[in-house]
Amino acid sequence: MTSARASIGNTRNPETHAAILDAAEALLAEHGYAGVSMEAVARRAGAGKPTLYRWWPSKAALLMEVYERQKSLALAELEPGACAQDDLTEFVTSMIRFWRETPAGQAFRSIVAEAQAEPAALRLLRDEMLARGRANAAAIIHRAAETGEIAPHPDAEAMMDMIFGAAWYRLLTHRLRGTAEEMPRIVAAAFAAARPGGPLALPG
Amino acid sequence: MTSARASIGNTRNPETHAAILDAAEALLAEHGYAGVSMEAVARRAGAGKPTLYRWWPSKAALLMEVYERQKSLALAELEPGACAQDDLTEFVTSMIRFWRETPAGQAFRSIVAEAQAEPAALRLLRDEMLARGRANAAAIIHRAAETGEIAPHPDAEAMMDMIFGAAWYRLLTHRLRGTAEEMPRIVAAAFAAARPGGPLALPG
DNA sequence: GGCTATCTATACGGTCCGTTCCGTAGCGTC
DNA sequence: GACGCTACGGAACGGACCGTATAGATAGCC
Repeated sequence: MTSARASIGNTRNPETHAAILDAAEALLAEHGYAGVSMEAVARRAGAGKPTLYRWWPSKAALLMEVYERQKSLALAELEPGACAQDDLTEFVTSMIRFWRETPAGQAFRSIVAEAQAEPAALRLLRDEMLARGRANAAAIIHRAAETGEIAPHPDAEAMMDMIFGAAWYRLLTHRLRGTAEEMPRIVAAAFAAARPGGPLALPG
Repeated sequence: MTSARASIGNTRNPETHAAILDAAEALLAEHGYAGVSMEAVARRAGAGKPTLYRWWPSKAALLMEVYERQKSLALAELEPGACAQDDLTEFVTSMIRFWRETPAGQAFRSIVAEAQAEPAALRLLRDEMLARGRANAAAIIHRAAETGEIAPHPDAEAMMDMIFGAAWYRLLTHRLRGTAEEMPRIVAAAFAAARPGGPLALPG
């Protein structure tokens, strides 16, 4: 774990980089959010605190990189299929399985918690992490509107708030079990409400 | 603020009680979650830390009492009306206005954050605070099912996850503006989906 | 060969944690 | 009126963590 790792010269040491992310991930998995301190990560990684602060300005930034690394390992890009509703269902259920089956769920919970204390973490969360997912989901919804699967002007914001909201709500209250099975009905509810004449079909 | 407050004998001093809650509330409003420490609350309240720990075993418990006190001041009990959907809409929008217009929103954000670090806080949040609101909402939904407003066996869990989830999601990402106006559509979407033949109408 | 950037290690002053002990004070009881 | 009980505030404790500063060793880059 520690194994005498030092500077390799003028360039960033990828082993140090990986060791720090590994340590953060392990602490997260073993002791949860409360177990992750910059101090503890440094200790476990056999790294110096200044090295952590050099590369990650805050705990939130570190947690976010842990999350993104997991994501790049575990989550494949989704191909658009015939039915937008199925695409969004797949998008959301695979996110939930990802939360359940990897340390990412714990990381995400921690980032949300951190965002309630640190305005910078909130901006990072909302404007960096979430923006991409929301853009993907919005694209799927707008595709559905174009093909006539739902009304031409759906309330995409409300649809996403319902769907992602339900997922967050269950993650943050530690009720993720069964959520992947529940989400298809919730996505279906959002789509049903967005059909012409439904409460999420906007005029104009 | 501090004014020489001491023991009043064998009994709990209500002034001390109030001063501590006031201090916590003020710190929450002024500096957010990060500004609330047991130490700072005690300092500001002119109280001793042992007094805090005597009455509140954790920061989460203290925050929760701040929340409940605000709630008892600001929120009236709702009378059941003719239409269950309107009742639930009113229930949820008044909760959101309460979050926006009082320090309670900040308190609630803090409790959720705390629950990601402390398992005890999570239990308190889920099994004490949320259980009541969910029971109220479930009662409204089941009333709707009995009157035929929706199908006889609605997926009440999914409906509540959608509705409360959307509210949480927007609170925790600091997007509460406009949420009270959005919620009627979301509640309507849940109810629409729970009508016979809809995706949230369960068989049996 | 000199410059530069990285890395570990250590130490610093600071805040907060949760607890302990102390002296003071008033309620309720005998 | 004396006494026990409990509440209160103050001070201090050891410990953890914060974020930063300094120093010295290493090795790539020009």
